[in-house]
Amino acid sequence: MKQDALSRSAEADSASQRKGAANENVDFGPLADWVGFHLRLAQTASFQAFVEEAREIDLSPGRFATLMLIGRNPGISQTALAVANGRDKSTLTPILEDLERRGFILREKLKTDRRSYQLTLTDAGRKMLEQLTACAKRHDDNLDRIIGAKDRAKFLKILQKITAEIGGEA
Amino acid sequence: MKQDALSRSAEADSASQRKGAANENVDFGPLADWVGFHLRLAQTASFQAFVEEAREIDLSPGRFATLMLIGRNPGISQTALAVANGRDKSTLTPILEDLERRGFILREKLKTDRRSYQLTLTDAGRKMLEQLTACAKRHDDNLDRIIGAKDRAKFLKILQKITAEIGGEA
DNA sequence: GTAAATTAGTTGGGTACAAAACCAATTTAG
DNA sequence: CTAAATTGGTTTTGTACCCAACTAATTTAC
Repeated sequence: MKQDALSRSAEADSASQRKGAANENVDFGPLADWVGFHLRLAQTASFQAFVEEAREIDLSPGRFATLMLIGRNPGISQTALAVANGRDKSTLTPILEDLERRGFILREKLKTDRRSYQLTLTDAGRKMLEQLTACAKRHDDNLDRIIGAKDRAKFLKILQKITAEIGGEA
Repeated sequence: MKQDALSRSAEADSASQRKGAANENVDFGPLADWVGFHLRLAQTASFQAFVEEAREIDLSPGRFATLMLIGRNPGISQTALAVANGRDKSTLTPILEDLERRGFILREKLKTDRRSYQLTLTDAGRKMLEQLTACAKRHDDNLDRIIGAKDRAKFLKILQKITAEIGGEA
């Protein structure tokens, strides 16, 4: 029981209603209508659920997108990976170190430009990616069920639009 | 023009693309269609934009929801606040310390239960909340413009549904 | 050809967060 | 009433992240 307290507030009820107990009675004010706030809550909840889903696998969910992107784009550089991933390149440094140490990826210096690494998956990496993909599929099916098939595409489109446009212009 | 690469994923002849290949050519594979991934990207982008919007104000955006919730629920306890906020109570400890030190909130021990604090805004806190509210309004208007007025309610509803249901059953 | 600018990646400093262990006040069992 | 359980909050530990400063390799300017 971590923050599923979020979802079921009635569970811990018993008699704890007294003062400022549950969020049932909390007034969210304008927050209740603000997209940014709910975007954060939904992202956090979804992330937590994925962690749960992937608990048996010994690889944190943050690694998943990284592994997938390397698998799909063999030879990609760390910088390109960081951009695609929406993270700072410095964030990837320790992650890639770890993935390499554990034998999931290879980092080879390019002959033609000895600054860059060329990232590729090892066989173990491909195997791990498969497991993670299965996990992610279950997780995403879950989300689909919640969102509903008919709204899914629209929802996704809006998320992408936000990502692309929110910082883009003035 | 940061990650509009997100939108197109299919043109993936990239592996051969030499090093400097930007994200334009990156193949996102199944990632391109997974809600969780885009939820993360959108949340990150939206958060970044809010930071930008609130740069002139000397209070980090994470404090905003906290301040709002206290303002709307005077006397709320730290635990209730944490739940409403979707954060662990331990996360709030330093935040509330900081807000108190800066004179935006009061933390008073309850007479009837000297374990709990009763949180309230000071005048300075109310003033700050007003400023932040204006910022958040601008930010949310931005999001509205991107989402489109007619899809906004639906979108919000889905976000809330995800938050409420993703961890709940299964 | 060397000096300056640019680029790929790492390091260091700092923030935000969660989980678990913990303390103190309060409630419940006996 | 005391002992145990529970509850509100804090501390400690560890992870993920960003940004700014840095190093090394490479490119551009002159």
